[in-house]
Amino acid sequence: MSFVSVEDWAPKGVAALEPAAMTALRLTNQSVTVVASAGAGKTEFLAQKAAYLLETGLCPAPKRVLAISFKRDAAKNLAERVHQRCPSDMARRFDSLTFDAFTKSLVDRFGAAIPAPYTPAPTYSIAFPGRRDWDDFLRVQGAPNQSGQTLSYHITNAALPIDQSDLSDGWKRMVKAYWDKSLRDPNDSLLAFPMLNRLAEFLLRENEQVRRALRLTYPFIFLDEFQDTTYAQYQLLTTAFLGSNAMLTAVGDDKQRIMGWAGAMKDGFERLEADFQTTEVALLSNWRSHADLVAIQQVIAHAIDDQTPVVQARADRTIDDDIAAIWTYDTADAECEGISDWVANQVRSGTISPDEVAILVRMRADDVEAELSPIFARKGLILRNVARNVGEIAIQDLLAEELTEAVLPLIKLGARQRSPDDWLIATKLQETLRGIEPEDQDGGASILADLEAFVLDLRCFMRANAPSEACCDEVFKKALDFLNEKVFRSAVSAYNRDRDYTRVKTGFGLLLHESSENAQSWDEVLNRFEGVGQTPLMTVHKSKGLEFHTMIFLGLDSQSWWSLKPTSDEELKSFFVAFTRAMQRAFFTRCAERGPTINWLEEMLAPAGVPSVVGPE
DNA sequence: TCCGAAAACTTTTTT
DNA sequence: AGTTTTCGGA
Repeated sequence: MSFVSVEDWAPKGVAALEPAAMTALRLTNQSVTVVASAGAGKTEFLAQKAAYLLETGLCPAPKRVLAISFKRDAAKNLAERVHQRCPSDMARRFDSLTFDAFTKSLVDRFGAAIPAPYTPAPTYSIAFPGRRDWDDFLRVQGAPNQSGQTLSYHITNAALPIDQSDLSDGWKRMVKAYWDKSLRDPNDSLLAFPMLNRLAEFLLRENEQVRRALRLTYPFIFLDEFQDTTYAQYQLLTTAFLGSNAMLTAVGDDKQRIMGWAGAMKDGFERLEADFQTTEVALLSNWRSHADLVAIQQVIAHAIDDQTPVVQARADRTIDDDIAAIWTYDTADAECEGISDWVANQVRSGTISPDEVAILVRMRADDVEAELSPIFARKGLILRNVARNVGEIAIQDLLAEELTEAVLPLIKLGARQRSPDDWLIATKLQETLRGIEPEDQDGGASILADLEAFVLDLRCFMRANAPSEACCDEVFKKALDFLNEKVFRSAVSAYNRDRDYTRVKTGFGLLLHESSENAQSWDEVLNRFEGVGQTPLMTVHKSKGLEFHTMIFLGLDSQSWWSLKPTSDEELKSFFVAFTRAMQRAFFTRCAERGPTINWLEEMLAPAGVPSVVGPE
């Protein structure tokens, strides 16, 4: 295997990385925190650094790079980008996992080495306890007046083993009882992810061999969205890697820390610097937004942190009209009418398509959907509440599910004449399911023959039958039969339990039904299923990491926004996250009916070029 | 069944 | 903080 020398290595697939990114990339003999503000090219930076480590031999086989993200799609995107940026035999040594997948893999591989009585049964299942479950447990324990939320907090934060000598503490006793209950019966052992985290931490702390093996495997650790790391996750990280030669690359932005209420560390970056002696490098480009938007972003960024460095805008402005404003209406009705009229006009004039503008809200997206959706419909627009449940799964989660990624390409092949991407996806999946290597000629030929036969049959059916609920069911069934449901389910570990699989399958069927309502063609059904041409609606939290041509934040008023605790600065950070989703334009709406204007915010934004106007135009 | 008080809830990820 | 749900007593 030939390596590229450190001096000769250059980024691939992009023109260049900014100097700060190159600096952070070449820091490989110490840990580094990379402050990456909105649109700084975080994923690209991490992918390039992975390529650098693998291609130069700084991370030689069999050593690997471990990347930890929070969300599945973030982990997946990063892995995909690394595969685009370096040879596949090297990209295979890049492990991109979510925090939970990482802890679960440790427990699953080395669970037997966890000291009693915390050794988990190999047959345990994952639990997703809700409020009710915690409360019920407390009631059974004879403590009906205690808060289940507090119990969940204590379980998440109590390191194992639970101190037996100190069971006079009521909460410790409850935590111990919960562990006992969860581990006692090997045939009915249910563990929640925070518990797997504690088990993994205990394992690494107690077992030197496992710890050493982990450290030998991973000399380089990437931490994505580090500002969202919880205290328990950080503890696992220090047990695993503090005092080793592992070099950390933590990427994040404190100005986008809006998960404090969910346990994100307040002082994460400081702790990391103290524990791992990290050097801080700030990325100084914004590839998402144009200069006029970035100038306004800087004003907000400065209000959050007055040490914020100046960021250079790298995107071009393509809009001549207003790019930022606060729109004021008298009533909530007028607000909804105004927004939908504006979007309809934009679409009619050909400025943007409906799916390029996103509606963001602070909370209760379902309520806003109920209010706004009918008005959108009257103007010929479709609002897509991405968090809305179809059955027991949210639309946006359903679209990222393995089932959807396997079935949808098959249905597309039936509905559309040319679809080489879908063909490739379907072929690759068959290779995986059948255990056939890409080089295997005979295997490849049989896949080709089967896939051609399937597509021919499906096309026949879809041409002969207009979209209807019954036909959707039939098409879905044909696709599942082709996949071989049994084989497919055993290939996806998350689908082992009936309940988990049914949740996804039912959701898919429901969204397909919905999409077929009054649809003129199968192509239209598929577009509706995927949200093509629909205006997305979501909370600010859900919008994290996404970007939109135009962003409209609905409800910038004291009632829906600033009513939360004024003690924390997370409101301003939420506002910053919303604003920085916009590539070209960011608008905020409010109405007098819902509460008074937020003076200090308007006073801060007005000089930056965000006027308060009475509705658009 | 009704009324007023108290409590819950808002923002979310995860195989 | 403000709105909605639940609960207990009558």
